[in-house]
Amino acid sequence: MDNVFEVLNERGFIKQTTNAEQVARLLGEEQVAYYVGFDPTASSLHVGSLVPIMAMAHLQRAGHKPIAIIGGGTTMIGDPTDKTEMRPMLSLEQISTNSKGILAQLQRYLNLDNGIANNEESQIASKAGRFLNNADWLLSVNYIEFLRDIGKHFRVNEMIQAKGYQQRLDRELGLSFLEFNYQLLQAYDYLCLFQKYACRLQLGGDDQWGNILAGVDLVRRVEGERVHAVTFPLLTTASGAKMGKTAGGAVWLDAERTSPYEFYQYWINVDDRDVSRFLAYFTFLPMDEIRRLGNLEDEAIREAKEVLAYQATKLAHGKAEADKAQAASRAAFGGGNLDEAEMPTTVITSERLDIGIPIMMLFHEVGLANSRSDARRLIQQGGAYINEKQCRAIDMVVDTDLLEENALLLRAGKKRYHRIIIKEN
RNA sequence: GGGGGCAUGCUAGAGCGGUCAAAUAGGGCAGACUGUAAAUCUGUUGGCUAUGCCUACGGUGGUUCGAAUCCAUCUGCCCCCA
Repeated sequence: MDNVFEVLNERGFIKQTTNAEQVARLLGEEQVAYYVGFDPTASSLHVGSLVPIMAMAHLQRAGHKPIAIIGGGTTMIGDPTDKTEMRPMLSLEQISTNSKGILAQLQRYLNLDNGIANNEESQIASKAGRFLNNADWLLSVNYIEFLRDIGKHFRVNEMIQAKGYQQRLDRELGLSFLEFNYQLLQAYDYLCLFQKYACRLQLGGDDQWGNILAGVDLVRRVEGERVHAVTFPLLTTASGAKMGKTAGGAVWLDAERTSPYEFYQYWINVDDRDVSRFLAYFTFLPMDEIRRLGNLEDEAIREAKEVLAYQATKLAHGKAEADKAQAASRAAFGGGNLDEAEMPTTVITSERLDIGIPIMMLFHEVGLANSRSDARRLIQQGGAYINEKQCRAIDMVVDTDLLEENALLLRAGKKRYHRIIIKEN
């Protein structure tokens, strides 16, 4: 079998490494503890985080030990990397809540058996990966000791070369001292993980390269050991947009924020040019199969998109949800039976419908329009449908006459559906 | 500590006393075309009980018949000097 490093490389996960040969040899010869940091700024990860997650999963499948770090301590400061504004500082409670959500999501992809802030000695022997919060060691740091032991290894001249900082300095955006320290803290994380868990490899987005290298250097200076770094290419879609953004905002891994159906639809709707790359990143399908799918052209490429959507949804939400999403998607767009489809649904009492609901109000209420004015526009422009019939009259009142099998199917534009079910009372 | 500048809609960015719900671009939404793709074209893009009304140009208070536009003050950000 190929070395995991080769697997990752073939799938496009590798952008930069400290030393490709050494990393490959390390991964081929021993069981390596590796880590990736995640931001606890929200209670859910979004599809952008899937690149590191999938890379971790490949490594774990190859027998290496993942360590997922929640940047609880660093988030309390804010990360300047490639951001035009400071990140908000979060409270400990928020971070802890967010961490729980993130852990649950990571566990779908990885075997991480310990909980938050739980780094008992017994678990060091555990085969599963770990989930740690860097607040555990950062919060107790003593400023003077930190400066003496860690700070002395850093040169400001070098630090400000980092791209993220450079931008902030050049563009008059300003850089707070807090944020400037981020690099030291992240480097310190690596050192701690090396000392405690023999972590020898850090992975991260390519924008983190500078920070990761700072950690590699720090370990070398303090411990005299060679540790490694691998970065992932920063994913953008073929049209140049940041990965994982859609009309409605980010595509989350949390089913509460982005339903499995919407998640599935996100993948179905990717740009043709992104399909093979995404298959390599976001599924475990063998590369031969991916190449076959990637060679499909014109309409046939939808088959590849369907595979991508199904596989990605299955990983994130499980087989049952993926099946449902697929069925719903096929129903909505392939002429299948729409009533069977799983889609956002609102229950309305028959009483209300007897009176009649103005169409603008209805579209707004179920969320297909952001306001009544928005609904008005939608209707006027011919984007509103009830039971697949276009409705252009803004003064239309929806009542029981329109019911089909005790339900209504609303549609806004081409892709957004909403079902209304009537409840007797 | 001293001096100067900036703050506008989702974003960037015009406007500098009335004709401003505010140019322009990007983004979003809708329509046409299509393959639930891309590109292109068209329309639209604060809210509402809708030919009108309300809320908006960092906060507050003034000047004025009338302010995003002028003045004062507060807050935040930036630059230069020390």
